[in-house]
Amino acid sequence: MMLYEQIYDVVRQIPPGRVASYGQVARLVGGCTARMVGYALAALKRSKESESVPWQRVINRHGKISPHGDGFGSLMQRERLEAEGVVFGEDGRVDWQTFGWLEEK
DNA sequence: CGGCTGACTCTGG
DNA sequence: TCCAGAGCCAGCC
Repeated sequence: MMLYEQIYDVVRQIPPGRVASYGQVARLVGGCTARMVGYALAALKRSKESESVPWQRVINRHGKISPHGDGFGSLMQRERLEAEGVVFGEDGRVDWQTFGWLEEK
């Protein structure tokens, strides 16, 4: 099984209304880095998997959405998360204590 | 087979 | 607190 498939599988386990960081996903997959996760998600847009993987629930370590696409994709990501109940602070950050999938430590 | 492309995280100044 | 640089690797032409 390709590494990307394993990453997608972990992302699919994130429940609605919750978010996880690239590093946490990488940790769960094991043997891969946060950057690998970012690369895998970037590859999603040119894959059919994009329809079945909740990529919007993966954000960076600072609780913010990393700029990607034309800077337009990140906006869509925020819209999707807010639709699930995730709330962004004034600085555009998410509260890990409230919306983090696994407790951030 | 060689080169190009990315949605991160950490560390030091 | 903010910014720049380094480390790093699978997929797809």
